[in-house]
Amino acid sequence: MSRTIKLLLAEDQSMVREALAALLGLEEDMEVVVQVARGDEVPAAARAHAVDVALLDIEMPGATGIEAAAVLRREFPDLKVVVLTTFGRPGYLRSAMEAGADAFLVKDAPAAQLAEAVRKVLAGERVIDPTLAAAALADGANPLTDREREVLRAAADGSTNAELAAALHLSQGTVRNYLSTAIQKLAVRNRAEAVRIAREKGWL
Amino acid sequence: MSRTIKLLLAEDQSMVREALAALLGLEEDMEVVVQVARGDEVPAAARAHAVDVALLDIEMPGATGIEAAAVLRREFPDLKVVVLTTFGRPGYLRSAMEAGADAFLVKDAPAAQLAEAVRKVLAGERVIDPTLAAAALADGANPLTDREREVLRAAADGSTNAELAAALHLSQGTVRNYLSTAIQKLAVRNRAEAVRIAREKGWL
DNA sequence: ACTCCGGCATGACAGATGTCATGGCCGGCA
DNA sequence: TGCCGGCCATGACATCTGTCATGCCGGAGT
Repeated sequence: MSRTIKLLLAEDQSMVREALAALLGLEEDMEVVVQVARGDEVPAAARAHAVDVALLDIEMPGATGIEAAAVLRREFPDLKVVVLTTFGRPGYLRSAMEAGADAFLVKDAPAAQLAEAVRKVLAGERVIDPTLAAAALADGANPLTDREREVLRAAADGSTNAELAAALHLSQGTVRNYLSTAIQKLAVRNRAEAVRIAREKGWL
Repeated sequence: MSRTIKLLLAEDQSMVREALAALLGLEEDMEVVVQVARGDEVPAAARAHAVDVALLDIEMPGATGIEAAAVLRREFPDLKVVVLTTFGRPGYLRSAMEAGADAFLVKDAPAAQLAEAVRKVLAGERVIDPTLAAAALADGANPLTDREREVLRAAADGSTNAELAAALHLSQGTVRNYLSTAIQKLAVRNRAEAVRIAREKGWL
């Protein structure tokens, strides 16, 4: 036994993706058998290639790595999923775990942890940054309702209330109410801060 | 002749940095002889190790890769500088060129372009993405004055006029005037949009 | 000497934003 | 059945934000 570990690698930045593949290629017992640059290409890639572990970046076009993880979890219950991200946001960790990820790594962790995490998840372990886990627990769950998140996300680019109302088919007053409640829940004083905090927490 | 090309690699995310080093290590004639994770550690690293080419990420703690490039250019006129970035912002390209960079690469370009760029700059060529160059020319120079940039940057986190005034030792009216002129120069309708556009262009 | 531009400021005004009270509708839950 | 929470809306109010006119100062360029 102990044949080569076959990996799927999903990451939108070519240079980073291929560099990670080169890094993993240095491991004697690992091989990246398929690479994709979009989240929505992950399921098809998993169907086309028998892989043991999927390494998924979060920020990708098409679908996030977390969404892709949820799909893989349903369709391939035995496939291990490692979520990899630039931003150590507590809310991301929480979402990734809820989507069924086996490991959660931030890109500023030492490179050695990547191969290590692959081996651990195959051994049935879960790998998460303890600091981030603590932060996720401390923050609690996302306090925003679907609508509040939707409005806040739409407001993030600097749209005015009138534009938001038109885009979301709501009245201006309703838009303002949602933003007002979001602002209060996040304990800030205006929409710009609300957007910033929600982003930092990974709640947006 | 044609001895090994010695490289300095500056990038704050360990995993990405070491992966890039692995990628470059696959090239027969190249070797990453020193890695740093902060912009302000670049000059010392260049002094301590005789390198032929410096690969600098832009977004780093301590100092940006562009600032580091300017320092290297002054102190080591023969050292070639390749600026590497996640964000293909026209303003970044302009600043990098003004700082004396020899090449400007975005991380979503194919990985092969990295080694290729290293060889080209050593041959005396300049390497820049033509699309990005066109965008930089089309955008023109940063239209914001120092003060406008400063106020806009400070306003980016959602601070109110009163807070900005206090932080920058200005009157509230002056803060509003600067923001107003910035908003007009960027042809947008509020500070949030101004921040977004300035960021996108690399003017912030 | 004159003009332009950037930095700094004030006051006045219109419009955008945030809060609050209030109420209707619906679905889930005790 | 009754209560609660999320969703949607209105109107009134206070405050914040963006614009404009205007003015002063100092440096750079003609």
